[in-house]
Amino acid sequence: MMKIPEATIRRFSMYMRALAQAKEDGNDFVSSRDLSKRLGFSDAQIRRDLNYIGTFGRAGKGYKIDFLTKRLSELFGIDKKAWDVALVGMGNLGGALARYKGFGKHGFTVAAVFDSDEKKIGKTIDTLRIEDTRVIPSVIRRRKIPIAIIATPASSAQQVADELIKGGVKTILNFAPTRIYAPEGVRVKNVDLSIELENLSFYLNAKKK
Amino acid sequence: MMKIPEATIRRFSMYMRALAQAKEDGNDFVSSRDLSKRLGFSDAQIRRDLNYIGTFGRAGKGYKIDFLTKRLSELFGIDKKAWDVALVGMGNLGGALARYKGFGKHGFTVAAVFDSDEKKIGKTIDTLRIEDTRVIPSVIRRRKIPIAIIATPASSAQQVADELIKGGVKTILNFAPTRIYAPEGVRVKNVDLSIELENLSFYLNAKKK
DNA sequence: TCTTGTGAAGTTATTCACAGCG
DNA sequence: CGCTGTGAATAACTTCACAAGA
Repeated sequence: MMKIPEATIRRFSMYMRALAQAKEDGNDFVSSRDLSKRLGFSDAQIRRDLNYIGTFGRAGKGYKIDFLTKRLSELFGIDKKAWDVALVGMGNLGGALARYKGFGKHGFTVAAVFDSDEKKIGKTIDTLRIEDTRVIPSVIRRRKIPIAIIATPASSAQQVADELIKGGVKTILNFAPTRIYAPEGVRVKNVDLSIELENLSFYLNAKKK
Repeated sequence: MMKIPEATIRRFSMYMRALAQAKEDGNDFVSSRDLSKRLGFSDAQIRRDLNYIGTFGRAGKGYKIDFLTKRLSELFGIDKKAWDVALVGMGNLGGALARYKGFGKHGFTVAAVFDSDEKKIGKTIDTLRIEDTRVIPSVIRRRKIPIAIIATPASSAQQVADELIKGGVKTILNFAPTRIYAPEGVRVKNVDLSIELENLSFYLNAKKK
């Protein structure tokens, strides 16, 4: 199979959402045109994207929703079991993420939560015991958790990341407002909430001129 | 001035972070090479990006941090006053965002918060009174708030967006796990937390094969 | 000598446009 | 006829590589 472009991969998760929606609307098939309306990018692009993972559209009809959904789930590895996720930092944001129901719906289970604050350690959050950040490497290793979310202050994010990586984590979603350095083979995705806002304000400001 | 590519704009906020960092490290000038190390993209790219907003690097020396920072702040419209932001949905995530200190640091003020739950309306969150979602259009209009963050359940996100737009909001940062439709002239940026995770899991899964 | 600014080349992503299938 | 799959064209973005400034 041909290598799938990064840009396409970023869109795949959105396809899953749109497919679920189309299904709910009572359809068995969707055309690229239909998906285009739901997603906001061109039908040509959708056809090209979907072609990277096989050719199973039906001319004149579109794509079979069930089949396509299954194919995408396989690709993300969420067809068989949910991915375990570790969550570090039980402040405002961390707590919100721990309770966030969306993860479960999309193939992820928050399997362990950590904080360094003695007052929080041992408490539970939605039946999950908050563990000491000092045991991160051993817990991650023992339970083979491949994904972690960092929601600590910027000051401890790198240190936490190092511990996670020591335990064997392969991917990190970082909400701390700082860049994290990781060795080759560990993928880090940074989500900085104020950066998103700044981006928007650029366009807002440009318009005023 | 030449049109600035979208990709460049996405990087500008990161430049501001890196500049602040470089300044803290005690520098007055930074080279594209230095920024490159801090940010993880190439020095050539950095020079090209910065050229879109003027040519004020000094050969042999680099860019004057203060000057460049000022130039970027102007561009984002955060040099004079902070942007007012409205926040709708005071659930887990909304609450966390309302308390999030990062916004203030980067030129944004949470100026109004809304929820539709009677039990929450009238309560305060960090000195801010939670208002009824029914008054969204009037509050937005009266206080001329240009930016909104939606942190409601998916089911009410579109309706909330419509009210915000009715009030005159020009940009929306949407955390509800659903796509929002907005008329021409209103910019929506969707941040779907489980989409970010899914993306990561794609690479994780690919590696196993 | 160090580092910018920038043409030119290279790469990646998107759209066009249409033959061909059901 | 509607819609896919895909070459070919176009556009967007990134890197190369080097002349010239301090």
